[in-house]
Parts: sequence; structure tokens; C-alpha cells
Amino acid sequence: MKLPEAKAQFIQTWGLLGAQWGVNRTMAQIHALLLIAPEPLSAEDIMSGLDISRGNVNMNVRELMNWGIVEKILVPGERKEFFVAEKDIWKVGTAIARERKKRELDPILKVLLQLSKVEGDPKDKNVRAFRDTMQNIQKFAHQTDAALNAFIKSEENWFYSTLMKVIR
Amino acid sequence: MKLPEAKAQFIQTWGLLGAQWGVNRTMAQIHALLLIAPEPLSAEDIMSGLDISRGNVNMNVRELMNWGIVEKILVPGERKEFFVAEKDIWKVGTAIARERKKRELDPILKVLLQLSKVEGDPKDKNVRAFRDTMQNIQKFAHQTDAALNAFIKSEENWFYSTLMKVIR
DNA sequence: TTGAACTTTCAAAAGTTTTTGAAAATTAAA
DNA sequence: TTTAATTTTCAAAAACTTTTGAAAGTTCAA
Repeated sequence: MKLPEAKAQFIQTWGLLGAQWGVNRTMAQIHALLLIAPEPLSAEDIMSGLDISRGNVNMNVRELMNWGIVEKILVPGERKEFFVAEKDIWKVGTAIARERKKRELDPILKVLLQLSKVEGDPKDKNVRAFRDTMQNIQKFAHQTDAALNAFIKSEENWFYSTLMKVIR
Repeated sequence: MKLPEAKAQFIQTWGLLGAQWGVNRTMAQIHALLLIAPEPLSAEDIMSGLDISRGNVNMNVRELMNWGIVEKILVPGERKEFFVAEKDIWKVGTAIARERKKRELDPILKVLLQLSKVEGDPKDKNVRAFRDTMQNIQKFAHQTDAALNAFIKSEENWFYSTLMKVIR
């Protein structure tokens, strides 16, 4: 396989991976394009590289910057803005974990904690079933939370061993 | 908060969690409804509980069964089919991890492995950047794979072991 | 067998998300 | 200043996903 074909396939695959996990496909594709670019890319490079509109590039690049995995840089002598991706995949992984936990997991776990305080007669099997489920989810959530925090704080290599301690 | 309100909020929240991670919202809501049900539910119970059509229930319950976290049961003397969810959240977590890894992660990682074999002149910085990225992703993928496998294999007893810590 | 109870299927409709592209806003050079 | 290059915004269009519901299929008691 030659480079252009391999690049295209990587962009396609990275986009699919994102889409399956609730990330905008185009955002993941832009990320892929930047990951394999040896030089910073302009908005126009991304537009032509993926055949998408300027507005689409602008919106998705901004979101990648919000996630902390792409940076805007100014090239001396150039009017345009350029973009570079964080190339260390471990850092990319921890940044994504940190953001998604903060935005999507933490608020939901807060709600679930509230729900275990439901009023009701413990003789009612509906009440008992509900409370049992909430307690189980909370316990699981705490372990997941600990594992994710370990990962987020980790430098490479620490991850596997700390996760093992949490699980065992 | 009283039970009916708490149930509604749990269903809503569980659905949101699913939707954010690429799972059909209604499928997650059906799962929530079954998780807190003290008795098996029929298709009609689910239809009226969530106000959705028969076809929708059929399709999503089938998918929950494919994931191995819901089971069809036959109640003696009843013509209808009933459904129960696996109530142990750790088992639910490992089942979901096992299925998603198999369906969505493994095939993609296989492609990425292929891509690191790209032909090309190592003097070309495009080739070098591409290969570096592929190698980094692969290394990360292997660690993630090992961590996921450890989690998937961590069979039950989590309740027992946490209980032991409380007792001693 | 028959037919009522129940489940499954799937084309069309509804709903949601993503993308476009042109106008408005911003920036910086002349 | 003014002007041209560039970026941002956002309403409308396109694309995609989910849901419906009625017809077809299946099961089983009589």
C-alpha cells in the first residue's frame, strides 16, 4: 500500500471510530488529517484535504481546540491561521478522557446519586428494586471514576498497573 | 422525590448517557426500565411505560439480547413473552465492554495495524510522520486492549470483595 | 385443521444531526 | 483611514437515523 491510499484509509477509519463512540465523524477526520500532517495545516488545506466547506472546518477545528488536542498557531509572515494536532497519543487519550468525563459522565453520576435518595416504603418491591439498582450503579460508577482518574493523571506505563489495582 | 418521578428521571438520564456514547437512546431507556422493574416486563409493558411503538420495542429488545444484557423468559400459563435485564451492573459493564470491543474496536485496530506497513521512502517526511503516528497509535491500542481484557475477565465477586473490606 | 394471540418485518414518515455557503464580522496591510 | 484577506456565524438544505404501524408471519389451544 502506498502513502496516499494509506492516508485516505486512516482518515476513513479514524472517522468511523469516532462516529461509533458519539463523536462527529468529520471532527475525527480532521483530527486524523492533522495527526499525520508533518507541517501545520491551514483551513484551506483541511477543506481541500477532506472536501468539506469552510464553515464545517471552522466549527470542528474549534471543537478540537476546546478538547485541547489541536492548537492554532501563527506562522511568521503568513496572514492565515494554521493548526497542529497534539502528536503524543497518550496525551490525546488522557485529554479526551478528561473532557468526556467532565462533560458527560460527572453530571450524569450526580443525578444518579440524587436518585438513590428516593422516598418510599421499603416494603414496596418497586422501591426496593429501584434503590438496589441505584446503589449498584453508584458502586460501579465509583470504581469507574477511580480508574478514569488514574488514567487521566497517568504518564504512560503507569496506567495498566494502577487500573489493575482498582479492578482486583 | 417520589418513586414515579425518580423512575422517569432515571430512564431519561440512562437514555442520555447511552445517546452520548453512540447507543440508541430508546434502547438505553428500555434497558433502564427493565433494570428497575421488580418483575419481568412484556412488550406491552414497555410500550406503555415508554410510550413507543411495538416495532420499536421489538427491535431494541432484540439488540439488548444480542448484547447479552437482557433475556427473554416464558412465564408459565402466559402466552406472551417477558423480558428481564441482568441486574448485576458489573456483569452489564463487562458484557458491554466485550461486545463493543469485539464489534467496534478490534476490526478498526486490525486496519490500523495494516496501515503501519505502508511503503515509501523514509526520507520523505510525510512517510515518516505517517509511520510515527501509526506506531504510536498501535502502542496505545495494545495497552488499552490489555486493560479492557482485564476488565472483561474480572468476573463478579466485586460485590463480595467490597463487602469483605467493609466487614473486616 | 382453524383462528385468535402474539411477534416480526420493513417501507414510509418523522425527527435529528450535519453540512453548506453566503453575509457579517474581524483583522491587518497599504 | 480604506481595502482586501481572512474568519465566523447561522439559516436553510441535505443527509442520516429513528420510529411508526400495518401487513405478513408464527405459534398454539381448541
